[in-house]
Amino acid sequence: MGRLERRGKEKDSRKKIILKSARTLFFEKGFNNVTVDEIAKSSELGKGSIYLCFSSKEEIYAQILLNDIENFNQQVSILFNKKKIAADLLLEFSYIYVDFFLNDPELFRILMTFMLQPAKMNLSEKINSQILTTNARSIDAIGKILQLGVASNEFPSNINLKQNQNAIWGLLNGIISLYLYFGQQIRRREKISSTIKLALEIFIKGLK
Amino acid sequence: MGRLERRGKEKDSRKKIILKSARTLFFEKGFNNVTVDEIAKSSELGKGSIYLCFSSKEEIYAQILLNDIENFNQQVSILFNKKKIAADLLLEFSYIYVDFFLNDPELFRILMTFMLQPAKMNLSEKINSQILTTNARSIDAIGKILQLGVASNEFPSNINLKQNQNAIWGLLNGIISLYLYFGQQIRRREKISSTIKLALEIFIKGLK
DNA sequence: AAACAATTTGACCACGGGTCATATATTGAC
DNA sequence: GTCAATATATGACCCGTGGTCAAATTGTTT
Repeated sequence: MGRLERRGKEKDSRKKIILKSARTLFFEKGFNNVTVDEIAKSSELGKGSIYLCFSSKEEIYAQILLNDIENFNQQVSILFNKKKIAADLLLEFSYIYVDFFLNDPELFRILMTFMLQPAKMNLSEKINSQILTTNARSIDAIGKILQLGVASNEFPSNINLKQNQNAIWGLLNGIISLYLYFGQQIRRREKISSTIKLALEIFIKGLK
Repeated sequence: MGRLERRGKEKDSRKKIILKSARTLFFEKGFNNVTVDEIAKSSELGKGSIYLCFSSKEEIYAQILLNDIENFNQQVSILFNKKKIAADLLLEFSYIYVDFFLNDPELFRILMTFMLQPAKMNLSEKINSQILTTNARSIDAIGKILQLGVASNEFPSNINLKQNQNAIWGLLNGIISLYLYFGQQIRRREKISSTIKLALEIFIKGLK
């Protein structure tokens, strides 16, 4: 292993350490209540070293978000091997989605914050476009399911794929947001799941 | 007019001045990019005086948000005088909603931020519950429309009002969020409107 | 006009993200 | 092994900003 190569690996592994510590802290206390000093302490590094790997606090979270969305896409890709009708695939997609974010509501908050404040977070162009692309892939999965439904004559062939996929993704996010605000913590998961199930079934019925 | 009464009025009018200046600034530059010093300058007051009327920067925006939601509810209440079928009322509701927020996307951002960060903003209990109540009223308007639809046999009588109202509200917010992120500024309003129209029509069809 | 009370203010504080001069570690030549 | 040169790590420091409060200003009463 050449010198530069080893350096690269060391840097990568340090990145992983930082991401892991940061993830735990963000999860416990929320993005705003975690300081970079804390992340440094918890990673057993000096504060300055954090900035050798990441250009800002936001960038750390962005990287966590990116990894998680990639992970989500991975889980979703398995869906397509199942031989199910499109309607059921949509429901399964939504279960994965809800599970994913209810295990870490802070992740959902950050995703939404990104969506709402496109230009405001000081991210490098690279990670910004990576998140955009990766996120788009997860939205497109809905489009793919719809396409399957059209191909199998489950849905009419004249539906607008793009708009419907966006509508469904919006539906999921909107319902989750709503219950994060109003719902009691205790029955949140249940309420979100049942409302999304109801809404998707109605939507699918309307689509047919 | 008694002394105390006059004091009260002066304080109220000062609040209005602050809210007006702040609104302009927030609209121009976004919540995070406006400083309390700026608000004070623009209101021709000392910084300390701001804190005689409001307990935090967040509280200023919360008050703006509250006023605007009340204003929205006012506009919505007019809907109910129109003699239209429930499906059309839902569409009209959505038009008002979209218009409302597209005129000031920053308002939408803050509403969503509130929804996502319930405990995090340092608001007084009073304004917090006021926003909750007022916001709930605007969501309940959807429930009322659904009820009208049930009463007139437009919708079946066994639909779950609460869950459907939440689903529809979620749908609106989710779609708006999505296009704030992905869409080009230029065709945003058009895209949001058409996607919401499409989605609502499908949803209504499914509901019937 | 003097004493007192109410109100307004901006200098000041604390906190946290980000920087950079300095300290430490690594490499390589001899 | 040692020393210089280079690469890397660090935390004291900087600066912007939300929020505070002692002092100044304004208003009131006698």
